[in-house]
Amino acid sequence: MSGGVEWALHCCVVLTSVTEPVPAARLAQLHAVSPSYLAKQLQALSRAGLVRSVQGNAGGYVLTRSPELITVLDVVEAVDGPGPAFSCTEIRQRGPMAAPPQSCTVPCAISRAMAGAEATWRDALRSVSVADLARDVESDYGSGTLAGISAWLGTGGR
Amino acid sequence: MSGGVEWALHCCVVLTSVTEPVPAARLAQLHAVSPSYLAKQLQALSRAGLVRSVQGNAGGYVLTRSPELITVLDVVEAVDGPGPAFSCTEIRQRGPMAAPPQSCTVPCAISRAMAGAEATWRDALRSVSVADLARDVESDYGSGTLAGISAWLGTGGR
DNA sequence: GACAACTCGGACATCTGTTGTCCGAAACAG
DNA sequence: CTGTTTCGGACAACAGATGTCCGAGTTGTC
Ligand code: SF4
Ligand code: SF4
Repeated sequence: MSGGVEWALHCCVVLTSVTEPVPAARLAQLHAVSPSYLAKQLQALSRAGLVRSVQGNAGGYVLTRSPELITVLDVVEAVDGPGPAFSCTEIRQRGPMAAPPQSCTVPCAISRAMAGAEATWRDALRSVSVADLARDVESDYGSGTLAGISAWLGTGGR
Repeated sequence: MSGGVEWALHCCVVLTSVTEPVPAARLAQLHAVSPSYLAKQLQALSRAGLVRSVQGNAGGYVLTRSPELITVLDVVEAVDGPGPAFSCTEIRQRGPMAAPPQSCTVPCAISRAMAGAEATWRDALRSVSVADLARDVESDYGSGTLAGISAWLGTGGR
């Protein structure tokens, strides 16, 4: 799993509390990570249509829709790739005891089990929205946390 | 995800139908894969205690317990590593707006969501045993499939 | 009991994917 | 119109996974 998912999720949570575009460099120095690499993750989010990029002076990134409508699964798929983690090689069709091709119309038992497990994983991630995460953060660290971060982002807090 | 998990699962399913030890090389030529690499996966299974290795002439691998008691999760953890796929970097404690350490006694919302999703994934894999896979294979390709493979393994089917 | 053959086990290269970095193109503000 | 700021994709460095190899140990046989 790509470790950059954590950064992207943090950025999305932070972006819920701002209305002005925020540059990638500011977000990077907010949690002390490599600015260039975070930019790459944000580009992935932009390609997926989760955030809108505004170029030029006073530009940056903004969410395209309400945080309630952005699920964690969307972010994970955008950064880590939409393909399933377990890819079948179809080794049942190889070797001396290979299964005849006409018997391979449906995925085999192993592939089905893996696909089912990943489906539950996706459902669990889909049931959590970025707004839920923001709410939990507020309840964990106090109600002023998000507003404080927003203010720090707005002002030239260097 | 390590692609070798597929090979290991196939080997476990095949091993359900034999009572004599089977060498790694035979399993490798059964589904036409690299013998040395499959040996590595089997070593991982042996280290995890899922299969027992018998050395010397007429040696090989055998299951240590009933297939009903071996879950898919066991195989996955043995081959792919037991650690969670998503590892938290604790970036909330870095940067100018870092959360104070006394507030970080519990995992944050993001980490909790990911951990919950992985827990469901593990439960789904834990609920499927190798015996279930073998049963499904029999029902998919006919009742004689497993016996045929067992015979091919026993005889010097080259 | 000695021998020989066969097996596993871990140590050694290689290769793709992730991590990290950089500079040019485009756009907004003034 | 110009300067500055920003994004976007193209370019290296590293790591883990993939693939391979030979030695230690065991078993069966003579
Ligand atoms: S048995 Fe399942 S996992 Fe294995 S090759 Fe066939 S479809 Fe793929
Ligand atoms: S917010 Fe969660 S995922 Fe991010 S650093 Fe803190 S514990 Fe880790």
